[in-house]
Amino acid sequence: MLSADQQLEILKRATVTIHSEKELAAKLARGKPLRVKLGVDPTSPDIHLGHAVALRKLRQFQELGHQVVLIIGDFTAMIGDPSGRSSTRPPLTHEQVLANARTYTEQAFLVLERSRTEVVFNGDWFAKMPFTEVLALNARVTLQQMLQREDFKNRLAQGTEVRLHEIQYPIMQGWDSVVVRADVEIGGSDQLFNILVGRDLQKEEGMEPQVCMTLPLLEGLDGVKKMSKSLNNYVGLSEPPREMFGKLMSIADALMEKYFLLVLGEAMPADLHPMQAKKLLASRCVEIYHSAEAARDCLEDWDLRFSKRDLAQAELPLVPWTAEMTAFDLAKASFAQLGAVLSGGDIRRLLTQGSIQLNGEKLTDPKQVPAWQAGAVLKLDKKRSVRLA
RNA sequence: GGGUAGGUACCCAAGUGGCCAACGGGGGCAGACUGUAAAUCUGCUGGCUUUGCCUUCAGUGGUUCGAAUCCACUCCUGCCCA
Repeated sequence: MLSADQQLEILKRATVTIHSEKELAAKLARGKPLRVKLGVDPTSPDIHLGHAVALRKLRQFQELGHQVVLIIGDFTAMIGDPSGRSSTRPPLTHEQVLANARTYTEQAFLVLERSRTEVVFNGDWFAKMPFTEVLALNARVTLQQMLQREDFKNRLAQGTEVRLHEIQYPIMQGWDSVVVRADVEIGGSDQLFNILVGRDLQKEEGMEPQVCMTLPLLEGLDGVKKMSKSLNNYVGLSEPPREMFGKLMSIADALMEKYFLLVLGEAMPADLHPMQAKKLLASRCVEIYHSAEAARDCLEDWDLRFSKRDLAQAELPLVPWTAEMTAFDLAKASFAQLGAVLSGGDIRRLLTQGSIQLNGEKLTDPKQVPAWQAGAVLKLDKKRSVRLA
């Protein structure tokens, strides 16, 4: 085991705040494995690179010999964390949440070590909590404290609703820390408030308060907002390699440095052409979540399709056709083949605007019946193409 | 409980009897330019068997030749008072 100082040095990397470093040093100095908590709300079935930032930090703790406590917020997910939200979340049923939780933990183990991970569900204690205890818990926190939060303050100022159950969220997350006796809790920088509530509750319970460690938030593919499923700007850990690769290639240059640091845990190589750097980023990421082989394949495929623009050689999904199909018919069939649900209007729009191309020729008239040929390449949009069977 | 302002497409928001599938912005998609990046310019953005038809403006019912727009009731939200 490394010394406390050495550990601290490693753990401090790529964090936003640590409350406090002194406390963390003291805990590490005892030489006993720490219980490091991360709460996740399974509001969607997939874990993405944004979640992975925290998971990677946990992995770092594990490699230093510490114990991870992964709290599945099956109960809190039904409330929805109000952090960073400008409106109330739509409620999820417990069945949905449990189904999500299964794929969630599965994917979390792409990063975490199973043997040093304890998985618990907070419904185990909250579902059984009597109302008297709920009230007692609420009595410890003031409304003023809760309303200090930016999210609530903004919503109040704007006259949008804040429902009472939402202000319970930080209290519940804090109580989780008490129940699992967390030594450290980590989360995104938007979790600061929630994690600090945990410290207060632990202190009141006569426990040593947890260290609060926050990590930078990873912006999504749009480069502006936090990566999230609901904004559809995410890269899922279990996405097929080529999809993962393609999504990473579409991020803005300015974002690369952060992605290198948070997704790969490396510094971005200094004097690489941005295009090369991005390819490296995408390859390394595919390598981590799939394999080196998959990464090579993606890179090759990418070069073939886009750098050399040689769709003819690329490996593409095959689409059955008949000679009398119109451009519209075949485009529709192709999208269907790829499992994409587009309305006729969308397809018509893609056609008339020149997105759909047969061997590089724009098919702008939906009703035309081109001379289809086996092996011909039909480009559908920026990312998708098919080959006639 | 009383008063008052509201509920329009993915989001914000205009429209207050026919010219409304509904101005404008954001977001999204596509084309040009590129490094499938960013920026910029242009176009599109309810559905369909698309020169036309169908379903939309919280819900239900009504007035009218004709309603997102008028009336009644219902549901929901903000604000003020209690």
